[in-house]
Amino acid sequence: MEIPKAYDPKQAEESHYERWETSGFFKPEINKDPDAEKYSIVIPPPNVTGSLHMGHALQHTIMDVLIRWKRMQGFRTLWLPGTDHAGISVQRKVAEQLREEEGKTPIDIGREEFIRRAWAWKEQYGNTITEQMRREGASVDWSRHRFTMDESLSKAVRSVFVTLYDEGWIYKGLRIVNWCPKDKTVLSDLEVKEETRKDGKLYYLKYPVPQAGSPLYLTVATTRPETMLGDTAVAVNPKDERYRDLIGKSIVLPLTDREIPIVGDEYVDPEFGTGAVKVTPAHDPNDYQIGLRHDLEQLLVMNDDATMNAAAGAEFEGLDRFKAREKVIERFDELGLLEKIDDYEITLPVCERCKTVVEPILSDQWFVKMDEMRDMALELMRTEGVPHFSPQVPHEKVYTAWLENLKDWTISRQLWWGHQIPAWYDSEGNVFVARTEREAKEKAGGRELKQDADVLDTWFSSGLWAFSTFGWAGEEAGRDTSESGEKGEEQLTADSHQLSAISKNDLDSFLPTDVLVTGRDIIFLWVSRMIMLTKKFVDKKAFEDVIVTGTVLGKDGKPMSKSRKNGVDPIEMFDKFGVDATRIYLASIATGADIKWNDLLIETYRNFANKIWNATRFCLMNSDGAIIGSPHEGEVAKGRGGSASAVEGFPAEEEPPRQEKALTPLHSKEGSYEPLPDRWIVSRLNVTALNVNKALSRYEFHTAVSLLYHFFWDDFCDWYIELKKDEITAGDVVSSSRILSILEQALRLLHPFMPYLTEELWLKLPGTSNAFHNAAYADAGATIMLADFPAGDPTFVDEQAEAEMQLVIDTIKRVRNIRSEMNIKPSDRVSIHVAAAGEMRSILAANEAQIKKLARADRLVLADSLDVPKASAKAVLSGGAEIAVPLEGLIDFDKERERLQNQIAKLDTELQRLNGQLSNANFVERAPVEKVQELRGRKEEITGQIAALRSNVAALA
RNA sequence: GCCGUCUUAGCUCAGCGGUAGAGCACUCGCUUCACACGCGAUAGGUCAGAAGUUCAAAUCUUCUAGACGGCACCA
Repeated sequence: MEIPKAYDPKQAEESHYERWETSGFFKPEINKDPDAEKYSIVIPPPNVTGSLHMGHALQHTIMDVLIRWKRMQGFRTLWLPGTDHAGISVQRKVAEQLREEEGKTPIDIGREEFIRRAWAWKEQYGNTITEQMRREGASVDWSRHRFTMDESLSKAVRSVFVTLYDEGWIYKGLRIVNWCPKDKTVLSDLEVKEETRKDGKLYYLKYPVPQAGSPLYLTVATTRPETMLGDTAVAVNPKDERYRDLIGKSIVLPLTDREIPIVGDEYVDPEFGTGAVKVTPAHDPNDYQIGLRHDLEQLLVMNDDATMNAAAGAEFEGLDRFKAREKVIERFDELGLLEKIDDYEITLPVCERCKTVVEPILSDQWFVKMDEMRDMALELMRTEGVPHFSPQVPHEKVYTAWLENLKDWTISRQLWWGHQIPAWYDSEGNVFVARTEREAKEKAGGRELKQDADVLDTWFSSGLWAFSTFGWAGEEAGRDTSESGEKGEEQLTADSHQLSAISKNDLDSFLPTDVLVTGRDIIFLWVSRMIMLTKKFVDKKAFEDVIVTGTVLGKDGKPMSKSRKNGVDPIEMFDKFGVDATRIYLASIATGADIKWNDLLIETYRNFANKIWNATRFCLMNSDGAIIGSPHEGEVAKGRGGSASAVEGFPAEEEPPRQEKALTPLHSKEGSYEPLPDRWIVSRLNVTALNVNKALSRYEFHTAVSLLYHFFWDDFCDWYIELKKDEITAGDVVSSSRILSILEQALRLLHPFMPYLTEELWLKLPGTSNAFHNAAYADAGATIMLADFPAGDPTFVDEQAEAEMQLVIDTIKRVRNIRSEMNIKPSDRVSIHVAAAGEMRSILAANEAQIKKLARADRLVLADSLDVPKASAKAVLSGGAEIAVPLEGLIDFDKERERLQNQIAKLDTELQRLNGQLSNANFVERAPVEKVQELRGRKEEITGQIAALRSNVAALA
């Protein structure tokens, strides 16, 4: 078989995905076992405007590893993909396109046309990330792909809205909200970020007090002078003696013709600023509260684009807020009413997406009351510990702390792209909330109605994602909804997915999902809301576990972002190192902690992929006549028990060679007659499989990767292949069968992490077919992704073999060390003398050929005592046996002395520590007996080794 | 202000009560018939600092310093 010398990831990546997908391997229906347990994950929907970033790549890798692992174990697995409609982002992109291409605004073309274009935009550009997910190898069930604006999911949104409204959990009201003047929409608290500006100013404005007997002016401090045009009071603390007498009097508000009251309010901190606060109830949340307490007028002085309106006065009307600020200050200065301007470090609220300074403003919006749902979520955590966060600390604490302080959620958005709010108004402003316009009209007694112009926050529909994706559409499911909105019907159906009978049962089959994998940044925004809404509407947990991934940071240690230009494109990494290398690298850093990006580390795994490729290449070059799963020459392995006979469809007489779930038994436990390397590698493989399964079940992906890396590279390549090389190249079919069996199972263990490479190689192995599959996939085609995931069998963990092998390895390493330190040319053969008796001697004797090969020796002399010339380099094996390599003419006595002294020094350090501990009476009395015994044994051994090395040094003199 | 995380080899990170680990980089030696994306052999750390608990602390507790994250406040 011709196999290229180096692994070319591209070739493998292009060969398998389509076949996997079209063969239905990603669908839960591929599993034919009626009793199979389910395992499900729903993807956090990336937004349709997005493209793959490193955070996605990390999370998708984790999800795919889990899904592929469980699928191979025989679970009925579903990983459900989808995207969300990203209200503001899409709205902005479409508006931009409109402006650039036609010089028009959304208003120019109207709502209906705008929405039509938004759908067109989504069709054209919204698939970027789903295409990239195919490249990633993500084994998602594309037939169940969902979009938050699909018909069924839209029904769910309307249904939930109506129910919450009917039950009094949704209300509409005038509140101070976060307003983005650029996007011209309200934002929830979570969509507002803080930005610190060092160049802020605090302005001190003097307000004249006309009443007799008072000071002439009351000075207030403000960071937003322009809002003074909307002041309707000045507040002071009633306990503040400076101002107490002013309460009840009034000030004349400069630049306006208004006289406004001075009120006393405990909110005011006498220590801050001047101790007097201007009160602008329509433009500040705290002032709003003061306003309510004192029944103040709420005077709105800005338009929705943050320019001043008519109420601000003719002089200011039409000015942008920052221009108005300058002008207000200018005019105060002219009037002699500007006391001073201090430098002031200020934190400004900015729009998360466009960074525009958010304006707090009084506005009529829809809200969800969160208190009851919050209590449900807290109850779930308290009584059932759900969700279980991984890592638990600190996320569980942050999550509950956030819930405890939860405020009501603003859900209306002044956009066109999204789910239009299912509320209708009659000419008198009465509101009718219903699932459809027809229903609303019925409620309104047939009056003419107009639907609320706003849409719902994208996160409102995302909050239903856990169950709306499985076909839940509310009580209205199945009813005709063709008149439900203003969208054209063809648009809805064009993008809708017909829910099959199977997927309607999905809700029962797959909810709660087993795990949610997501980033820290959306625990509140999404995870918590999904938990609450799922509990409320389907009375189920949304998911059992939440894996919170760390953030992948740029090389500068800062989060990747376009503005910092420190981003790393996963696609570039795929091109440069291969998808598999990138995936297993990402899994290796999936500890939950943040991680700084480093290209060099992916190279490690690109090299690893190449190592796997070449190890397989070597095995295949020498595989004539080899049979995987056949431990003994000439004997076709019969499955021992279970799985062979459990598979239907194979005539008994043609039963193919196959393996059982436990790893291939290469020897019987009773008589360890098999060669040591074989017993040893079987033990290593089983230990690795056991630990990999354990690590994955604990979501310790980095541990699993490390175990596999070292098993494959160190145990399998560096030792097993090297030890068996001679037999294999000589055409020994038993040996090549064995090595292929080990390799085949190693590939299966690696498959969840490196799907393309392992599939590519596995299919090249002789005899691999669906015979290796879990019974649940008996009829599926040949693919490693449906082969059994090795569970590992503790009965094949062979401590005896591991200890024996350690002696062989130790011997080889000692000789190699001597060769290297003494500058012996690789081509020169040496003799090895070992003073060993009993079992140790027989172990070395049994592995003579291997020791000689790997230590590049032509003789191995085993005797009761060393009988070698003085010109020999010596060492001590663990266990105390002495070893010597005669080096006539080659030895440098000074160097040899130094080498021995170095070894003595190392051992001596340890000996002293041991002595310290063992001479401590407290330790001997109070530490566990086994521990004390262990140290005593260790001390004995080291003492022996030191003595031997010392006598070697003495012999050199 | 409140809550939390991090500080381990030159770099990026594991380990989280019982002899300090990995990859990369560094040093030395190798065209050894799978792989130079390789093979072999070394070197490199008072685990940020201080105090405490314990027979035993990188690991638990407290404090200090530095880096960072979240929340709240911000006239």
